[in-house]
Amino acid sequence: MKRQRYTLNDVAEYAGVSYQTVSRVVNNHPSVSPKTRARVQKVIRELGYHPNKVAKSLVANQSNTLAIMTFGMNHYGPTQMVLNTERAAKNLGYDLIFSNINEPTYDQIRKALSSLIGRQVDGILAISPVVGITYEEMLELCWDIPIVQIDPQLGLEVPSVIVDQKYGSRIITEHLINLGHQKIAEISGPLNWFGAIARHEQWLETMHEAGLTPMMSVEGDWSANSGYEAARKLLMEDPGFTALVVGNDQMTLGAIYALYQHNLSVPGDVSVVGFDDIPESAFFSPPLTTVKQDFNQLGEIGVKYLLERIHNPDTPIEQHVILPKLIVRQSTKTPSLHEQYPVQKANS
Amino acid sequence: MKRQRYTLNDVAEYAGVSYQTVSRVVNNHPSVSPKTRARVQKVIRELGYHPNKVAKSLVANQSNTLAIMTFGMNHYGPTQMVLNTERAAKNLGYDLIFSNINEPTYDQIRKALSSLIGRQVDGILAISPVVGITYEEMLELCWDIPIVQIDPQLGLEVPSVIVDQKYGSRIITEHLINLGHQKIAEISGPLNWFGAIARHEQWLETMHEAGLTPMMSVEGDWSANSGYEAARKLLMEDPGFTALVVGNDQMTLGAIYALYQHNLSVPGDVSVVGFDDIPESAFFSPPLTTVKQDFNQLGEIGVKYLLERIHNPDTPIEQHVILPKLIVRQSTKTPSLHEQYPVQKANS
DNA sequence: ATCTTAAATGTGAACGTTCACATTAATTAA
DNA sequence: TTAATTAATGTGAACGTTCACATTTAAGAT
Repeated sequence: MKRQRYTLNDVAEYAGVSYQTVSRVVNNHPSVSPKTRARVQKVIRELGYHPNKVAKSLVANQSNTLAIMTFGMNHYGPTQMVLNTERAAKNLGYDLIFSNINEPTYDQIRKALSSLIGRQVDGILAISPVVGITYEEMLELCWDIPIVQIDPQLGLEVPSVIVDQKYGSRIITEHLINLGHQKIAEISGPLNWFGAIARHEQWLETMHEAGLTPMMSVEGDWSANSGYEAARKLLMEDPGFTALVVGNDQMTLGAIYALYQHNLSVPGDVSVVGFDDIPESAFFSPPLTTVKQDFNQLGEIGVKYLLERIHNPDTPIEQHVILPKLIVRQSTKTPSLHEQYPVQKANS
Repeated sequence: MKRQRYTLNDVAEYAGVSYQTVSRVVNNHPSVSPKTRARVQKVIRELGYHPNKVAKSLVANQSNTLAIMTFGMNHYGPTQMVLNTERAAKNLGYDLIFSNINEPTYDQIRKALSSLIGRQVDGILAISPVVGITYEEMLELCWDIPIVQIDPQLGLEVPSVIVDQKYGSRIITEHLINLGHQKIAEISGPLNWFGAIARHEQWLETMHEAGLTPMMSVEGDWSANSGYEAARKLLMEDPGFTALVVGNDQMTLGAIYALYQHNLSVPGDVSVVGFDDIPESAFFSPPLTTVKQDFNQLGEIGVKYLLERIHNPDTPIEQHVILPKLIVRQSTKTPSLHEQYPVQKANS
């Protein structure tokens, strides 16, 4: 059953040539006669020879491997990013090592990077939206491997691709304000994520700019369940809001459910907006007004930039920034006249 | 800026020992004196030496790398599987190469496997729920690399871990029947997926066993949007159903939305059930009755079984089967009395 | 036919490890 | 003290490639 693994030498022997000639055939080197090439290719096919990339990596001192590092894949973005990165990498002849960090501690990150370095990966794409390690520390750990970060802090001098979260937060908040909302509450993402911080702060700022006082803000963990809990808390502790800005679409689902449990309709009593535009959000009840982040574009630009930095270490360090887009659907409308709806107790 | 990469020899030189001694320190070999060990470790730390796993792989003829192969990650299961597999692999000292197949054609699969073989991966986990290549072909392509398939066809003599989809389909259909439903329609998954086929066929069978004639079945592609389109088609071409079994939770979302557009309430007019139990489905409107598949368990067993097969090629070939579980929430109820609701035209 | 040039093929070394063995140093037993 | 044993360290070869040459063969120019 267990078949043998053949080498250049095996093929060479069968074909009656030297290993170097076989190597040349494998790598499409021009200077090999058509006759020899054909003979060697035949043997390769018959034997089922697969060039050993490990050996190749060793001598070439590069592995044709990229790594993608994520910090949790519970939400839509990272998953999409991994998928896009894999496709882009594969098209360019790179394989992708996937490494997920559960706890974004210095030590876990160090361990993961150490493993990747040992594997001689040619570059690292870090979806690193989490506070917990500075870029300098990251760089120190990365040794000499090029790294591009996705969605780190905006404004940092770091090779990165980033969605302008502040812009997104501004347009969605302004959308609500323009509709006539004044009492706006928030369910934010976990505030150790750069994106969540940016959205939260910009929400505050946009409110102030409009001369409005922000209502309560509760922190969620991106999950629908946390959105549900957060909305219940809001309803208990600071009710009366006519609009709710939520850190992502999934939390929105939980929040809307909590609202329904309180006999509040969306958007009748409360307008709700999300973030991400996951494919499902168009089919929520009601279809969700949200901010679309183009993860395809994010992934593509990320890989392209990383490869540039791999092939030319002098590629300038910059932040490619991508603008999100407002998607208006049916979860928002002008606030109803009886703005002050009856406050209800949560049915625990 | 560009730092040097150190080798065993470099460390050896700095520490004044031979490379073999350094190797022993790195691999925690017992026979090295505490004094030497300390000195070497100090140099390793100071130099920031990382053992080159590529070189190690070459001589050891194994790479400590596993690969996971997916066929689209648009739905929840595969994503979870990748995540679980990565964690399990990392804990056991393996890295994970992620390879996604867009078009499940023989050629694409061949190419992807060829690349993995060249990389000397130690084992492959294939989430291969798609028709398009037989196990024998797969095995032929895999050369001598152990492979474990996730969710292939039930009943095949193939090393695999599998959810008993027929069982799941049976319990959820029976749940509806026991509730009193007789007119049950279906939105299936794409029928080139083994899981989708199994669920579809079992739905048919369970209906017949109960002496019921199945209503129309429309094929979706797992997306919420396809669920929406499918439900509209059902409503146009074969209305009157009081219950709808849907191939996964995401399509359910679209279907419910289509139902609402027709002024049909869930579960008032139509009961709806899904498949998967994604974390969001508890917060749908209404919370979804569905069949839970334990992807964590699937991943864990898969990796464990694969590793067994790697370390002992004589590990018996078997199908580990996992039973899904009925989760009853609020999208199902006994059919209302006026079973025949007014048939409406789709708006558009 | 002979010399020159280009094309085709072959050889030795290297990449950074580990393995199997050889050697040296330190310890114990007589 | 000396031989016998164990612990600690070192050496050469190998893993399967590619690179930089060296060599051979074929083709063209005189």
